Amino acid sequence: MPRKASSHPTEVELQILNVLWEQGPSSVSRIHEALKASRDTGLSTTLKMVQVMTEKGLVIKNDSRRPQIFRPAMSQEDAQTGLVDDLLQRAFGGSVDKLVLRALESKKVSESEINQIKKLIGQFERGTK
Amino acid sequence: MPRKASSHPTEVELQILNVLWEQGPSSVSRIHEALKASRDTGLSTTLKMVQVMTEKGLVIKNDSRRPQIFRPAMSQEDAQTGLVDDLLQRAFGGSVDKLVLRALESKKVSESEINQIKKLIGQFERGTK
DNA sequence: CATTTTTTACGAATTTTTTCGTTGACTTTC
DNA sequence: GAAAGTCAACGAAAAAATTCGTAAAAAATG
Repeated sequence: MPRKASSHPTEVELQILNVLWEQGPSSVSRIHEALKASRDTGLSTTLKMVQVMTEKGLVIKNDSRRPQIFRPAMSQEDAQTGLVDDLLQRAFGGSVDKLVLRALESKKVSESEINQIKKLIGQFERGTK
Repeated sequence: MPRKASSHPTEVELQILNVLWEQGPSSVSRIHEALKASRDTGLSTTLKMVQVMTEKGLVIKNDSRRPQIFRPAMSQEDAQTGLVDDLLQRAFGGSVDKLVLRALESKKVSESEINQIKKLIGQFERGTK
């Protein structure tokens, strides 16, 4: 029996997308170079992942030149929003404040981050009022 | 080649944990009842999932009475913190404020939630200063 | 242009996740 | 206690995720 099609990138897929968001459209070997820091897999594994992601529509292939160049099909912002939204529904019953609470707990949050968050809150108060 | 052991509950596992957190320790059939709203799978599937989760140590079985009763092995708080921390690393490079930004964007946030978050921020400012 | 290197395609193998059917054990009910 | 129903264990199966080897195709090098 089939699982429901997962609408989100998997772990490895997200790693590859992160590389593409950071360093821009890249060939497989350049992706592999960037990935070698965090994973110990061969080039053909990276290639296969990129091919799978192309089939899924997560990345887009430019075949006009010879080292084929791949770029993300979605922006980092959209992907992040989707992932947060998903987690919000799956684990927090949609409660944003619970999620923010756990986020603040989970890590040492710097003072500048606190200030940034306060600024965001201020913007949202004005925006939604 | 093996995937790295995922330290987090899968989608279905999280659904089952949510049931147990909400309605307390339950038999398989009671879990299945609660699950039927959101999924269309048979009782034996639910049973199998719970058995797998028992093997993984995600739930704990009480075998002393006959409808066996299962309870979560970890608190909802710890699971939520782990999931947020994981997402933070995987998709946000550890940047809490980016995550909060996306969380605020992703949903209509109620005024009471905004106030709750402001209170949290205040507590964190005093706590970490 | 022959050789070497890089790039790409293809298919297969492995693990995990998810699903279910069958069978036997245990409870409840009459 | 026997029939009927519920519960549990088991193994099998399919789909998805991840990995790699091999070998063909293309590009670069001398």
